[in-house]
Amino acid sequence: MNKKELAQVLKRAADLMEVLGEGEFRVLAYRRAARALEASEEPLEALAARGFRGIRGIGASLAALLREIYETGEFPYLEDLEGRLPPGAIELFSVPGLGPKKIRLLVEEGISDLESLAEAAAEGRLSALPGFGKKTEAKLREAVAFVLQSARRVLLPEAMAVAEVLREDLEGAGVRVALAGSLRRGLETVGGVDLVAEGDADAVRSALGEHAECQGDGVVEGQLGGLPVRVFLSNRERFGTTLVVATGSRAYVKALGPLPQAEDEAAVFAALGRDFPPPFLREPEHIGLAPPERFLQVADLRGLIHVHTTYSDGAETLASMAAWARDAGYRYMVVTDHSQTAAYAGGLTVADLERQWEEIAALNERLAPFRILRGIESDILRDGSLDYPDEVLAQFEVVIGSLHALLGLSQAEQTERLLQALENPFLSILGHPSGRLLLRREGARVDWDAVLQKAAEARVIVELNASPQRLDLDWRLALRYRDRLWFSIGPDAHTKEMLSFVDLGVLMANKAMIPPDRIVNTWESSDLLDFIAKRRAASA
DNA sequence: GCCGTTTTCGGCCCGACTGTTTTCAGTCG
Repeated sequence: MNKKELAQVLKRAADLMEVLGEGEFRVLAYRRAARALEASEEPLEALAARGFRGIRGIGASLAALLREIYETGEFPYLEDLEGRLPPGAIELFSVPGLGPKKIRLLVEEGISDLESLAEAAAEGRLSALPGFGKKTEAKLREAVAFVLQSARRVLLPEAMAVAEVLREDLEGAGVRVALAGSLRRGLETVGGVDLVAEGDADAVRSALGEHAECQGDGVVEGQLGGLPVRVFLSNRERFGTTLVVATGSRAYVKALGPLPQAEDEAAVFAALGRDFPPPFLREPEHIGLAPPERFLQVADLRGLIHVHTTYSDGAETLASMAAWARDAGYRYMVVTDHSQTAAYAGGLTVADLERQWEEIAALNERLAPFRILRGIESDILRDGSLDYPDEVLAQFEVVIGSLHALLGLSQAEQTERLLQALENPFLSILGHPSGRLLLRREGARVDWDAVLQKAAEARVIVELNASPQRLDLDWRLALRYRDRLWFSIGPDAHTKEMLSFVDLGVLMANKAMIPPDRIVNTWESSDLLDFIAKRRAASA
């Protein structure tokens, strides 16, 4: 457990307490304690070592609670709160536009899960409730439809975790097994886990028995971790063929024509007279495209771009993130905390920036030749401007500009906002361009061709945000602009664990078939700085 | 539940935005 997760647990408890109508200032205290935890610059181990005492916002009882959660990993009170809500009510938190207050009212009205919310919205019953009007009802109707439609899917890493458990079980039972389906292709969200197994149905069934009830012919179906699981049965002689079919995508396999029977995939493609296509290049969008000469590897990345620290809402200190990056073999790291408008995330004032720049200078002496570059993740404001005056912007070595608020603007307004931002000579990278949160919220409505064409002309780098819930820019758009744009892979890391998100970013870059030299992380920091300086000079 | 005194109770919070309101409550990042 890290600080962020521990804080999350407190926030969760606060939300539930509010729905249940527990003392409002106690709720406030939980939230404040969570914020205090996140804002603390000390590592979690140090805080735990002194029993979470002496932190402003965390008193005796919350300190005791935190000790218990930290030591046992359990929080019985939270379970108790969850138990006191009707089943399904917690899911209401996944609907954007619904917070504790509205959820409380809904639950009191007997609207206590997603299905009944969708029903009530469809029947026009919501707008009759106090605090709900026509617009709220219409927004919720759309939002709940999106959530319900997403409910049967999970993010790629979650599905991968489920699949690995299965794979181990099956291999432990002596069954030869391979991952298949959209999971193997590396789609950003996955509706189920598909595997191919060599063996008879009984062997697979008994190996799966612990997790799932299985039935079917030629395919064993079950459930694991809330996900549908399908195991396609094969034998040694046609294992490769089964794997190609089970991996898909359906359109891609269909375009291959009749498949020969073969023991492994390489032999299938060889018999078809084709080069072996990596699974991530088997989407409908890839049909008819020649694969690039070379794929990007994680080891090609020299720079880690887009990390947060305790200066804003990260859970780790600058020194700790930098040490990790250096030890992991990176040559430089671009630290990009939030800008001043993002007050909720502890956005940096100019005074904070000066403090951070001093620390960067000191760390750079100590860590050389490793380098920390002075960066910022600046909010793009409503009018498309960046969040500091030019004389401050000029002092950053790298400026990421991101949309965080006002994602609901009309397509015309949103497009204009982004085009305006791209005019700014200080904008180096357009961060998570759409602002989407997978399975939770659609991104901004934007004329992407207008924006990406302009980014290419203006030499603004476009981020492939590698956070599993963003994966934004979408690889399908990146694929279309792969030879026109420059890209950066950004883990958007708020903890050390999240630095490994770059693996997903590399996967998405490869799905988009981006030539490795168009990924600026593969450059030396001096080349990146030259690129940025040229853009600033050209616009001056 | 926490904090800080006007010191053992009384007030407590980040700011922008939206939609429902007719002066503000709720949500979000």
